[in-house]
Amino acid sequence: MRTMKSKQVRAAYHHGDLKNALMETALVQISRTGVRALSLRDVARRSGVSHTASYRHFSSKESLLAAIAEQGFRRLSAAMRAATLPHADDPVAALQASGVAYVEFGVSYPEHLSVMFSVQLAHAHYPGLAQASKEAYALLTAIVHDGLRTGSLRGTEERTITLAAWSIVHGLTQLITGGQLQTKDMPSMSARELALAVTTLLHQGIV
Amino acid sequence: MRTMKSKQVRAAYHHGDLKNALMETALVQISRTGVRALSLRDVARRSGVSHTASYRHFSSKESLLAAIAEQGFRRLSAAMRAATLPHADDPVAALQASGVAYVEFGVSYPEHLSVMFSVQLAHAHYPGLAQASKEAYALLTAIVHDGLRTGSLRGTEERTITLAAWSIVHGLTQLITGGQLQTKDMPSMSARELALAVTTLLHQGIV
DNA sequence: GTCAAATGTTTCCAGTGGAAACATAATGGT
DNA sequence: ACCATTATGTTTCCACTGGAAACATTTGAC
Repeated sequence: MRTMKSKQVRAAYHHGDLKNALMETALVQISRTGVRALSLRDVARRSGVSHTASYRHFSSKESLLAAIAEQGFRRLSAAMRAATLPHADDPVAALQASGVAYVEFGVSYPEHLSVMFSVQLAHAHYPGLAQASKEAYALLTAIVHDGLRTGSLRGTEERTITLAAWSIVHGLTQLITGGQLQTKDMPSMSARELALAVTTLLHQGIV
Repeated sequence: MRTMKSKQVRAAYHHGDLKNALMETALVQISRTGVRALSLRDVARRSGVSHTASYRHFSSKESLLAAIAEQGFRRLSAAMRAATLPHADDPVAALQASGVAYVEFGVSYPEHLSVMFSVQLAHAHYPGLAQASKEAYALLTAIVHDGLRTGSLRGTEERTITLAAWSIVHGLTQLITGGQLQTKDMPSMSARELALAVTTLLHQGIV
């Protein structure tokens, strides 16, 4: 009984999983007030901990953001992987599915997205982040590579095609989550529908 | 002689054009330290003025950023207009030219760009900003409209095509200026070359 | 010239990120 | 079972920030 106290009863001094708690609280606050207004002290306060406690887990505010960004890239990769799984034999379908997944991820986790890209997070200083971002990119490259190999995609430059595919879904996601489409006369389409429509245009061309 | 003092000799008390001076200083600082680290006090200091002086021209730090964003959209519109001028009779060429101009603008003025989109600038609170942003979008819409009318663009949904064109150049610009391409194995192409390559793919399709 | 409006300054406040020194809890070797 | 080491949190401090309020100076319209 007595020995369980620290684990069960409030864990007075040692939180138990403060690192994750801080990240989650930060995400909640980002979704409420935006990254710009995020305050370490506020996050700590809401986690029931002194503001300097976070320095045991993150060397700075930026490094907390980097951890969130890394987590975001990991989840993005997972989402893209899951989306392409059913289309292992059809690179074109896989490419579109991963693009749709990209957009849907961004719309579902705008806080992650804003941290992933808003921050001028010197990737050099955060190797984990750099690797996670590279991994997501590698997924796309692999699909394009496959499409070119099997002849279902045309064009010569693998990297250019990858960049085009990445750009169009990235741009669409940014425009949606940035609220840029609200003020325009955009049709009331879901993110998925917009993503499908736009990627279809890239596939088929518009000229 | 005496009366010219205030205009010629340092203008001790009244700066003369503090509003623009603050904006320019802010842009310089943003390019050095990023939007996130921008400090009003620092901007004021470098402009040789007390930090509260800016409140005579901007009601808050955010409103200074909104002014910069608005200026950015104005310049973006101007750049796009200039780029499309030579192609008044060829909507397809005009569309690509405006896309390339978009990317080149972003690469040339990354500080403006970061403010224009990074900020969750509630457009509702800044009507001038909202209008400037709408105007840039209207330029693209007009070109697409023209292309559909003359039959040089195909597809049914004008807004979807516009969104695709916007997304791909916006995304590419964000990826370039965000340094996202650095860590990948991207070819050492100029922004203009990347923009040309990517927009060409959208025009011709990749399937 | 005078006087109101525009523009800039001084002073103040609460809040912020981070460093340093201290306090407490968990753990592993004896 | 003990105790020293190591992880984890706290307290206190600092320089800095955005902004409000009250005050000072300049300018321009009449």
